[in-house]
Amino acid sequence: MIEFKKSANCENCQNCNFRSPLFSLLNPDELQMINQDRFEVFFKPGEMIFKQGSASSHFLMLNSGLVKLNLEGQKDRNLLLRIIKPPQMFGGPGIFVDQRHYYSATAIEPSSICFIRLENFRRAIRLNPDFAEKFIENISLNSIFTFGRFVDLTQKQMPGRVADALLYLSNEIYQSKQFKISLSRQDLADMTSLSKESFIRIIKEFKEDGLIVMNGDFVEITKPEALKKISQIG
Amino acid sequence: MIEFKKSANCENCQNCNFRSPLFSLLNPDELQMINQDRFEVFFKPGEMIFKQGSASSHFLMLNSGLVKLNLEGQKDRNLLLRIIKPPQMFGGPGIFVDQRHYYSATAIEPSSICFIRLENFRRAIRLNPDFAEKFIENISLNSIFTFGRFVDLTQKQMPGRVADALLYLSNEIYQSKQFKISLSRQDLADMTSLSKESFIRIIKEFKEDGLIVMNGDFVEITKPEALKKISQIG
DNA sequence: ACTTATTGTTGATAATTGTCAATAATTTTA
DNA sequence: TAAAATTATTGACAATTATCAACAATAAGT
Repeated sequence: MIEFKKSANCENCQNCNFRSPLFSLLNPDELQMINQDRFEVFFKPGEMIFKQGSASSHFLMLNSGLVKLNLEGQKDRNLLLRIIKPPQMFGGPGIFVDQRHYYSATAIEPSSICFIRLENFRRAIRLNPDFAEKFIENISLNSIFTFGRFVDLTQKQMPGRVADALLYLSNEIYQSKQFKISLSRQDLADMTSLSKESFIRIIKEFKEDGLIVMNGDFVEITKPEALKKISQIG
Repeated sequence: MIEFKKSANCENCQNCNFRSPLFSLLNPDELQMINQDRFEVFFKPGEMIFKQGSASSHFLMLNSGLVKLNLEGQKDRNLLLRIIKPPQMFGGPGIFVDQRHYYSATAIEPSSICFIRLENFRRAIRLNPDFAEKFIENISLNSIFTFGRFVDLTQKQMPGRVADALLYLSNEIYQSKQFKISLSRQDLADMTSLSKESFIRIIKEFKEDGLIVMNGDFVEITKPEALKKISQIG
């Protein structure tokens, strides 16, 4: 019979190496409560963690790896909402509404994820006002982020949107001028709300203009100022 | 010297005629706390209640009237995010982040609005877990709403977006098949992320096809099923 | 290592949507 | 109430972006 280990990386939340600042507000008892029933799962790139519309029974914490969140839309169209990097939670707005998922989550790099029972998480929210406030701040920041993307995708045109995507990946996700992207061209197109072909064409222009170097998954941003300018012009 | 009345409609939150379900979770003491420093202001159509970027010192409650929220974007472009109808709060995601506004709010009908001090509101959140949970549910619903709009505006084309706007106004805001719109054509264009001219053209088609009657501000939805179909096709 | 399937790239073309300019209607101001 | 200003509507046209089809490159399976 298969024996599930609670966690390969840490035995409990109190001395967790990956712990998010959010959980630092909890006292030992509360951490113990969160730790109750908690388990860790490893995902390979491409594996879906949960699907939009399905039941949401746990609050998730990304310990390591990289995860994409996307909104499933018309037909087979898809909007890549944002990338999660550790340590970050991604419960989704359904947890306090109807316990359903409002976006899909898929690992794009080998990822370790802790599953915390919703009841335990909610109990922590009720018991600890600092934790509650920090959680509200957290979801508020997500809203603010979404507002920004909303405006960018509805108002900027192709070059501005592609520049945004590249700068986002460079500044926020990989935190380097050169990085190996773990997203397909389709993912990048979904991130900018463009067709794959249009995305590729803009990339081609950027390469021709010497703003970036990009072959395959490898990207180097050679003229970040110029890209930023394009992002601002829209 | 001008004497500000606390409120023209009610003396305190305990016996408020406009009270939102959210505040029903508070006990008399907590309501008293919320009522502390609370004041009511009347806005005329077109008057701005707060502007994106400015400091957010109060949590707002719409008692009566109608308010539009919009995201200011590129240059003078504007995205009408949603319409607030009473009784509904509209604090915005900044309250638990940096006390700044992330969208602008403007009255589109004569509106009565209560201003509740942020500190008092936050204290209520900390004291009353039911209130906190309900508040989180509230902002989560806003996120879910925004996700839907995000997908619709980035993936549907003009007729689908215009149909969405009309159905939203009919079903959610005015709750009638016929209504007098209190938004300009520019507002409606901002709501669908279209140019004013394109919006008007789609409206014209809908009129020619007998889906709606619309002259000036008066709208009647004569074939809601057909509109719904257009909305679904995108 | 070879075949097959998937993903990425390019060009040609068509569809969608915006811009500009002119005019009509409405509202505001004097 | 008339003039001025704003808002709404229409048409012609231009810009933006998607689609389709072909082919190249890479990855996956045998």
